[in-house]
Amino acid sequence: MSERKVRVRFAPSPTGALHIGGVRTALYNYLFARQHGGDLIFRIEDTDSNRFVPGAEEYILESFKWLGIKFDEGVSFGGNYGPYRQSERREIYKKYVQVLLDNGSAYIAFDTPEELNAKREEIKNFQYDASTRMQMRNSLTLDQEEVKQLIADGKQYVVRFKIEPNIDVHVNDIIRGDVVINSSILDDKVLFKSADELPTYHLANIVDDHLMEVSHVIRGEEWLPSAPLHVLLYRAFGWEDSMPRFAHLPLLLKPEGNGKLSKRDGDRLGFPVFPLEWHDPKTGEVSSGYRESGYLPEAVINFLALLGWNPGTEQEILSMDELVKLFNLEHCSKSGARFDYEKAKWFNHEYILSKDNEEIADMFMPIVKEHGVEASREMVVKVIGMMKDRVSFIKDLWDTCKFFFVAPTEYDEKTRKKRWKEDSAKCMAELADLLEGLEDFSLEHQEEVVMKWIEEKGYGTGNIMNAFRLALVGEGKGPHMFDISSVLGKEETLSRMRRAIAVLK
RNA sequence: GGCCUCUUCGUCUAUCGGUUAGGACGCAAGAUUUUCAUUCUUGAAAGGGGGGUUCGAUUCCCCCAGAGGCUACCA
Repeated sequence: MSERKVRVRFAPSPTGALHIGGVRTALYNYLFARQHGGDLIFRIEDTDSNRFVPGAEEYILESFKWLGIKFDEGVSFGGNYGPYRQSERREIYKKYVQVLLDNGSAYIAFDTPEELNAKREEIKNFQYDASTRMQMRNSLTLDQEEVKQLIADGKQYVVRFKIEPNIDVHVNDIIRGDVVINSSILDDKVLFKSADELPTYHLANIVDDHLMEVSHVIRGEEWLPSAPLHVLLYRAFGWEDSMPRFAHLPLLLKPEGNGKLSKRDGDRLGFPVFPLEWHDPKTGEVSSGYRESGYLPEAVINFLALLGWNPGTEQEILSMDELVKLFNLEHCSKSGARFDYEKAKWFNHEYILSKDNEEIADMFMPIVKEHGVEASREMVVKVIGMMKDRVSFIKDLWDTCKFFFVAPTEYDEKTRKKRWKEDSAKCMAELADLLEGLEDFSLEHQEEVVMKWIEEKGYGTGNIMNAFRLALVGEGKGPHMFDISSVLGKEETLSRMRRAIAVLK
């Protein structure tokens, strides 16, 4: 369409933790910007002073840093279109509100919240619009002198958008095509409040997108109903020619039941809905985060990218670079996507598999230490090499691998019954003696010597290995026995065997 | 209530009028294995309903139903 530079924005309001749906919106904006060599802007929409939550802005920034979503300009990133925090743009909005007032697209209204509530109770489905505004207290019904006097007296007022009735407003959405809404169903939206001298979302949004030369507005579907209002605002300002293109994304739905994904679902179903752990400063409530739950950022990105978009091929594991190459708005689906936690886990598993052992060791070493174990990095790397395909999360590595670091203190009863035979103690004693005599405790050498011994004695591989396993692990699980014993080393292996022989008899 | 959007396996999705409706997660079975897990193979599993248009509809149109969203001096 237009030849102009791609400029998109992610513009959260700092009212709390960043919802995972918001993360996806930001991701799509990022991918779109990167792919087109455009800019991604980070704007803070804090026009509702009542809902401001301290720490939210920092939280959002940290989330994106963790996820690898980078901004080109905006709050904390700089740029030539600032300030990027709406609360710092008061004077700009005032100027543009005046433009609308002057050209007759807006008017001043003095109705108090109480009066409006009374109206709503009096008339069912009351709407402040062309059909009712002449019954209200505003600059259209009051005479000019009175309006001036009320303002001079410090009376609080709002500026409302004067919507002409019965106009079919077309929104050409990249994902949904032509959406038409008749202006009569729209109300005269409040654009500006004198109380805090701040605009509402709609006005600030349009002014900022225009001034910041935003080319595409990629946002959640919850904004679709107000898109016609936005079109009308661009029109009222005379900016329709440079109006951004819209793309309304499908919503993220609850894994089960009805409605869109909410914070509560996470708590209820036991999975995070926030990228990072969030401590609500008002309620003191703590909500879990993907990062703290052991997710790799690459996995979160990959999983989220595929919730509402697909590359058109059967490839599902996609790096950020691949996503940048392949992403397009045309392949976005229109229907809401139910959040599938099992699939998210699978992605994480895949990314753990694809990471090299050294990198996982970096993440796992602190966990080992937390459990009071001093293990060499070399050993940890070896353990990870043989165990990482068994877990979905780094933190699960401890439970599945702890026997490498801590000798069993008790033996699983079921396994003992099934695997520890009459002659097991005798065989293990023999095996211990055999192993003790080995100079070379390498995996290969142990295997060679022991398998030969088993064959000569006619003990049966299964019998020996299962008892051996119970002695070293305490349960009937884990990788191959010589993998375990060689990592454990001769001393530890023998000590575990001798204890098992004494305890299990 | 009004308005807008959406509707393919349980879930995420492919299909842009003609396919045995494909893939992935999950699930089940089998194989391999010194245990467990991994891995591999196989399987079950879908076009909301009703009308059209068409030689032919999952695909286009209409109606209904269902789902989701919006309906604030919140974003």
